Amino acid sequence: MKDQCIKVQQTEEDIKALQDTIYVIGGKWKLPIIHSICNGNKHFKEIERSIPGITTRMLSRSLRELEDNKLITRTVDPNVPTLVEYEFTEYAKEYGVLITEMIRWGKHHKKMIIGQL
Amino acid sequence: MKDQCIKVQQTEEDIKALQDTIYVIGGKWKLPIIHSICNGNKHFKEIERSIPGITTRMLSRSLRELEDNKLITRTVDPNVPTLVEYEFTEYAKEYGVLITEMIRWGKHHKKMIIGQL
DNA sequence: GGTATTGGTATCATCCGTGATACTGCTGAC
DNA sequence: GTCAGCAGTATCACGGATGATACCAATACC
Repeated sequence: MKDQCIKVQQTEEDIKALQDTIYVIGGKWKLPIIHSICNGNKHFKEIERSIPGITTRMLSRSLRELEDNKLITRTVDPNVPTLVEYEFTEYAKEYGVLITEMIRWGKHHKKMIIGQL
Repeated sequence: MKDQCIKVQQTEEDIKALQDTIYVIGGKWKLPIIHSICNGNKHFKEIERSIPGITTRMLSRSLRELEDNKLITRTVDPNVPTLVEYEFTEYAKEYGVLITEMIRWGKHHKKMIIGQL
């Protein structure tokens, strides 16, 4: 019976941990935002312009959530108070392994699904 | 500039792959269902009873989506047409690595966030 | 002073995922 | 025949995530 289980025997706690992980980068815009910052965009309008279809509202909300989760930092230039910089934290970079794995699986999965149709 | 990027330089295609991955196990019930089947439950009512709060509607929908994504198989017993078996595919087991990684990160993240408050 | 840019917030509308409830077709036991 | 169990489907309702639009404060340029 346990042989048919996927590798990890999951507990209730594991399920919650998984759902947390999904929550942190879930929703419609978090990943595009990560992508944008990843590509060198630092300022609010810069990021906004780089993501077609996003509204200021959703960008603002999503950035705050990413900040709450310590994946990015928000820094206001004390000299130019209308200038804000968003950057990845060192912590976010640890996330890289997982992101890589998710990308790999997603691509593999797509090929697999399409291939069988 | 690229140094501040998380490990992988993501393309638009990568973003889509990531979103696909999240979609496959996203939503409220997919993970609890995976957990349930993982623990040896095979039949609809069996799975339903093992997950507090789920409705037949959501279980039915989620199972179909998991089946569409080839993570589980649905087999009707030809002798007993009211008996259906849900099982993991070999393919789903490949997913184990990713699940493990996501659980690990989720737990680590929780500690990290709570620790800093 | 007027206009443009940055970095947002406030308010209302809409849509989609989910919940609640009822119902169906089939089988098997009594 | 009737009642219970299995494996669902159908219909309506709700709420939270998202979208649309307008607005605001601060700065900079002319």
